[in-house]
Amino acid sequence: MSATAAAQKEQPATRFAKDQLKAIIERIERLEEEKAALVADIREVYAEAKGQGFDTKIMRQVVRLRKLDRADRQEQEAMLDLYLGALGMRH
Amino acid sequence: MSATAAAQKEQPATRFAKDQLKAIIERIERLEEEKAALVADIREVYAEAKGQGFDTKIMRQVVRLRKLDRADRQEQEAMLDLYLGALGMRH
Amino acid sequence: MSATAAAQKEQPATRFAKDQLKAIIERIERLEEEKAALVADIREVYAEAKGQGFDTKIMRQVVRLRKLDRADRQEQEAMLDLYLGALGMRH
Amino acid sequence: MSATAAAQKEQPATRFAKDQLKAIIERIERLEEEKAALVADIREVYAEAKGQGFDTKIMRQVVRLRKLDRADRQEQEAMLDLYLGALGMRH
DNA sequence: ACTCCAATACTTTAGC
DNA sequence: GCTAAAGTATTGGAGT
Repeated sequence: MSATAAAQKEQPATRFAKDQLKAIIERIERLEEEKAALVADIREVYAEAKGQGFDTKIMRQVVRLRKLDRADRQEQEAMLDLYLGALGMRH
Repeated sequence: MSATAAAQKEQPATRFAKDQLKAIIERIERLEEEKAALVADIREVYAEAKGQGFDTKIMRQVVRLRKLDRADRQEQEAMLDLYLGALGMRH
Repeated sequence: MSATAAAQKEQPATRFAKDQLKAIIERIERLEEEKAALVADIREVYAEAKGQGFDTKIMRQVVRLRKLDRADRQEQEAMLDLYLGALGMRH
Repeated sequence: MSATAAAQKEQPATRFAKDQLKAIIERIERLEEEKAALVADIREVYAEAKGQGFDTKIMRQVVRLRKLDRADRQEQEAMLDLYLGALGMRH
């Protein structure tokens, strides 16, 4: 069998993998699209707020800070878990 | 009126702005949450694919290239429209 | 003048740039070396501590958390600056 | 002895461990600081080079490649030593 | 020792 | 055009 023919008539396993890959890629692209839409929404909200006289720079900082606080709280919990675990305790 | 009293009994306009700002910030945070969920979903899809033997690095490149292609195509269409428009034609 | 000769006897400006680039690259490499040495030192300190019965996982978490706290404090200050700036005040 | 008193008057061994841990953590943090300073230095060198018209992206590639070369050379030397050692020779 | 996961550093893109 | 945020890739650490 020639190389060209081989390329035309792939192994079932390879074909399956190809289809599977295609499906996965398309699924990712759909998710990326949804994400892009959300990013656009967020941008729009900021723009509207700016139009109403709010300072977007400060707003972004506030959002960032509140997010950081949440992360910090989670870290503290993780720390507690770690300590309790080290002491042989579970909660 | 003392400064303290002023702080306790704000101007209606200020109060309104404050509530409005709060609403906007919370709306942004909700959108950010949804976005974070999507990012997590995408990461999970990649992780699954990796578990099935696919190379995620290459997959990411594929996704990026296809995105570029779409952008190019859109640009070309926009260019075509521009030219057709300049010639008084529509399609 | 042949191309080969030109390559051997470059323009002063080009030569200068080349020497300068060499110096910069070497400087970066020295800094990178120092950095690698520090990373090795840190790893060694953790290893020693482990040998004395300390839990490195917890230690790393502690270091991370303290770093996060510092970052948080800086963010708060930045926030304050931003607010004061927005109110036309400086400190 | 109540639990509270126990907490106030710890075992010598525990106290010692605590002080020791504190010392280790602080030592690590100092090393991390130095490391962060070096990272900042490196970034600054790149920034300066960029200001003088050098392409930082290419510079980074150069640094990376040279690092790889050094690693390769070390590997080859190690291999040579191994072979020579197997033949009962030293160099 | 080797694989998996986490973190850091680099790159690119978006906002101002 | 520059600064800052997001995404991506590489490195280092933990667990088996």
